[in-house]
Amino acid sequence: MGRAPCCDKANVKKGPWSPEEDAKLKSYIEQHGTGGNWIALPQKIGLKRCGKSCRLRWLNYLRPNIKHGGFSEEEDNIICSLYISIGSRWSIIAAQLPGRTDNDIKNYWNTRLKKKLLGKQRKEQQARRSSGLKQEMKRGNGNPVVPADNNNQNPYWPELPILAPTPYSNHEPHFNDHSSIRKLLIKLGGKFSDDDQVNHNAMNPQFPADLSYTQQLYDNQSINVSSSAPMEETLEDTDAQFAQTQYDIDGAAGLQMLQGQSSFPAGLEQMVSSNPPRLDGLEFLLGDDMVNNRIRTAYGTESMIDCGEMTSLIFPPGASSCEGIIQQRLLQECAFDEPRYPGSL
DNA sequence: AATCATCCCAACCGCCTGTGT
DNA sequence: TACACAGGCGGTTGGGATGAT
Repeated sequence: MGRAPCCDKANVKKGPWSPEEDAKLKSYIEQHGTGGNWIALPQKIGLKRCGKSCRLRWLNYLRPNIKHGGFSEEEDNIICSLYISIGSRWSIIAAQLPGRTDNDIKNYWNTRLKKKLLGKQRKEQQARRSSGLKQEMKRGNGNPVVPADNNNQNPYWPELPILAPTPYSNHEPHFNDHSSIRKLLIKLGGKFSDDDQVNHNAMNPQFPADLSYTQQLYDNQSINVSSSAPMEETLEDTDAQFAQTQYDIDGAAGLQMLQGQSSFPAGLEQMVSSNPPRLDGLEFLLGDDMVNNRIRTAYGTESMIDCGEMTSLIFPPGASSCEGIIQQRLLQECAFDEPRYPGSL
């Protein structure tokens, strides 16, 4: 038995909304509100629409103060940095951009921002490649350098760093006690309540939107990287507890450091404190291995990557900003879709 | 002018989560 | 505790708009 439909599909109109439908919905909600029940709403006002469709229409189009198009550079930066931090959680990203809807941002990312970053990077790569070839020709053999290994999965951008996690070293984790975590949070401008819960509200909201801050932070701190897989599978209870604390801190710090001038709304803070930042969907940024596998120490326990390793994973050589990372990841993601390098045939 | 390709965005779909019973 | 239901979300798609040939 399948799931019950949310409405009678046969008696429901689909497709673009007419101005009359818009007017009906808008005037009703402005006068009466949604009544807390979207499913019942279309019947009340005589619309042959699914409740979900009404909700979407209101949220994405009819709601007051909605902005469409014309994303600013600053908004681009915020989207990029939040995408790095939390992935494709468009509703959360949208909450940071007043007047923007999750749908708008999602579309903007998929259709423009991604390509914009990709285009920039390709130009740079092309410039570097052609200058490299010229130099090679000058040196005398007259033959351009062609990757010898046709199985190379990334023949186009040989300079791209491998972002998959390197085998973990025997470094001691930097944050092996709560005081270390406190130090990090204090450094970040955080405060603690008595029960060691991070008080996100008290954290300094003045971090610059400047993306380089992200790198600064990674350069200075250890970061715990793990997937969203259940902790209990691999950890002792105490370890799991501690790891959860790290999750909370990383999530809060990660988001906090990426925000602009205003504080995150309470809902976001709650999300951060109760959910670790998921890496799902960030494969193209962090590498499949990083997302799909736990990073473990030689002892088989989940561990942290120290600042040097993390920096090299998150900010590989040549990636000077989050934009750089995204560009590089996008390029790797697209490498298989591209026609093969002519010389490698 | 006609055709084809690509871009863009509104809307849909189905899954997940939270809440009430 | 289990279930049903509505809301919310992210991924995907359909089709109009625009540009290229």
